[in-house]
Amino acid sequence: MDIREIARRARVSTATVSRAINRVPTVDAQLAKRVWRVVDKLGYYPNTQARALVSGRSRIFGLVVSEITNPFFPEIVQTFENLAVENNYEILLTSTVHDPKRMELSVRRMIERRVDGVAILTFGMEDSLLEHLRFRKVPLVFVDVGPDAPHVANIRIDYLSGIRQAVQHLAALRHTRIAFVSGPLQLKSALARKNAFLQSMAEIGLPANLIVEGDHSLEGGMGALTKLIASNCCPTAVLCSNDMTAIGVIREAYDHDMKIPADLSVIGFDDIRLAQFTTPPLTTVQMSQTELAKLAFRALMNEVGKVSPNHRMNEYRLITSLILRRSTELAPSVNERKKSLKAK
Amino acid sequence: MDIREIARRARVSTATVSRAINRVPTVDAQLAKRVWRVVDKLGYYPNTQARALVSGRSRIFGLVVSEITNPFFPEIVQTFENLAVENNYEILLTSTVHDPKRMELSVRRMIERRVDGVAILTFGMEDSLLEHLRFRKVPLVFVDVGPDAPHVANIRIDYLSGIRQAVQHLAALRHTRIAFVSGPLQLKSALARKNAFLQSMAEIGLPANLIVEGDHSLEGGMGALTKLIASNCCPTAVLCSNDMTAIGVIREAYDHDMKIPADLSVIGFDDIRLAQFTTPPLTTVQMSQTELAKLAFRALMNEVGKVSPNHRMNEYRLITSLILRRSTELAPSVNERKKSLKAK
DNA sequence: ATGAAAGCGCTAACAG
DNA sequence: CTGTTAGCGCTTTCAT
Repeated sequence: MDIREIARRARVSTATVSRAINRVPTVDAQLAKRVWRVVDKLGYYPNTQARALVSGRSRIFGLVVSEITNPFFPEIVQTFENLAVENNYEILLTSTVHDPKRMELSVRRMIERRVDGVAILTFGMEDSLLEHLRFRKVPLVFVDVGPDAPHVANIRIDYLSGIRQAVQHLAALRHTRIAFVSGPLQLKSALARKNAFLQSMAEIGLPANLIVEGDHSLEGGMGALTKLIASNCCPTAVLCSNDMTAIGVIREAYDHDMKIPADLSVIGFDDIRLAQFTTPPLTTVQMSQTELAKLAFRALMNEVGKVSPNHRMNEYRLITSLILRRSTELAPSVNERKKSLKAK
Repeated sequence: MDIREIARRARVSTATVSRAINRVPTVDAQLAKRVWRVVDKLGYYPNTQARALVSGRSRIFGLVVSEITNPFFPEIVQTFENLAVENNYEILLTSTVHDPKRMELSVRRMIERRVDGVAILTFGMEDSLLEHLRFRKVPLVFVDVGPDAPHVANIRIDYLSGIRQAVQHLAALRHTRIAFVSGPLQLKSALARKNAFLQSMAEIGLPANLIVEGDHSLEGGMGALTKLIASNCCPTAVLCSNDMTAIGVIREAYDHDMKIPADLSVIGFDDIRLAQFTTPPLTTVQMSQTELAKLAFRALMNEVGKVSPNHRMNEYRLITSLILRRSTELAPSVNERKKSLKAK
């Protein structure tokens, strides 16, 4: 069943069917109605492939993530899909699973399907691969790491705002021995978080000497706390480079019979959904995944509709900010003093 | 840049280019080499839309899930994608988000993009919608609920095997007051789990009188335990219809100062990734998401390659089985007796 | 306002 | 073994 069949049955030309379906206003209301009746009766759905072929636009956006199973991404994918549906787009989701072969395939798949734009939300893509996309003038949107070039937009994350809030929150609770568990430091995003921590501590004159490198995984968080405990300069609070790390810290603390937050305050980063469900619920720096997805989608839409490549306003900004939950409390010493005060 | 450009530069016809690219064996090795050289030099990628148009096969499989943010699904999506990549397929992921409008759109999107098959892993799709797909003879694969029809495959989950193991495990640990927190009972999959529990309890002559209806959410699990505690016939163990429920139970127990597993043994169902990361790690009935994804993909591939619609062997079976972790222990009374014995 | 016809990039029959 | 050509289903000039 194709457009010709509809045309025949509605006794009009295929051009008219096409116009009716695409709601071209100049088409006669009578005819349009006739066409639609047939379309509905036969349950006709236009062939998107054919449309794409002639129009040169696939109405597909690529979305590259590290792994869908990383809890950071599902929310993003969902939001992206919601927006796609609203705008009559589909999304071509590829995950790199940290495998260079898959990254290459990812790019290849994008090009073969002729996507109208790609959001790259994974860290550490080879520049040479992206060259293929840039060469074809495929609109691109990055997080943090994008080059300053035509057709590419960038979402800049303001790590400092949220991390500063976190540090000051801890300081206000009288914590002075505040540790930081970083992510893998070759990641720009992990490095930026660490630097934000350093700066925030410096601003309020606290020493930032309890720093452990983690790997953004739960296991990494567990290992980090172990190291911290072994080092014997026990922190009373620990700020983590992401939520999974924080969850690992909480888990390890549990195994050491340390109470969170009574014995140790913990703050995460990202605010993945799961952070609400830990015991206790995790205080964390939110980097809104839905906001990020929205910005990415908007950036792509903007670029697609563009006529002249007026190269500006392709920088977007995402603020981070502290979400207070239950994993932070007054520093232990202060807390005990307060309690004994009450006891009297 | 298109196939003609390649043809021109390699001084052959487009047909030869097409053959070379598709590795048709009859093409002369010399020419093929010449073609590939040009292809590689220009970075030419065939246009999938055009291919799909002429071949009638889109090389896209639809994948319908409830919500990507439901922790049950990411693993499935990832496995499905891995298989898709291996087989030169793409996946069109749609989520219904429990919204009838979105379900309808989901089907429409599948048809418009002319998918070669659809895996429906969401519960409670309108039959009338699926009619559209069946009408077009789009191969379909369901979990549990599929009709017995041509082009339709079904993955039957053997809920009993795993749930029986769970019940017997609990019984072996001397639990007698075993509660069950069900899912929403209008869901076939939830009902099946409850029935499996009933049967398993009956088999070993234990009364199954502590049953609460939950909703497969963390909050539901919390509420369920609250009810159970209020009911005053405190269970020593609780089996949950899914892992999120179990996590809610654990959380609620924590708030009541009940220790898991010392005071209460908890078993989940599904074995989502998260189950390994709760405190304590959750003993649960595994319904392997990767296995499920593999079966679904294979079912679709099978149907696609099929010539005659030989209507048989489109039933697949998925076994469930108990994974022991740390959330179960001897029933409290027995446990204490054992401890005091040791003390002597 | 409507229709005829060209053509999007590719594959597959058919001819040579 | 290779080339010529028709056509996949649709949109879009260009006439009318």
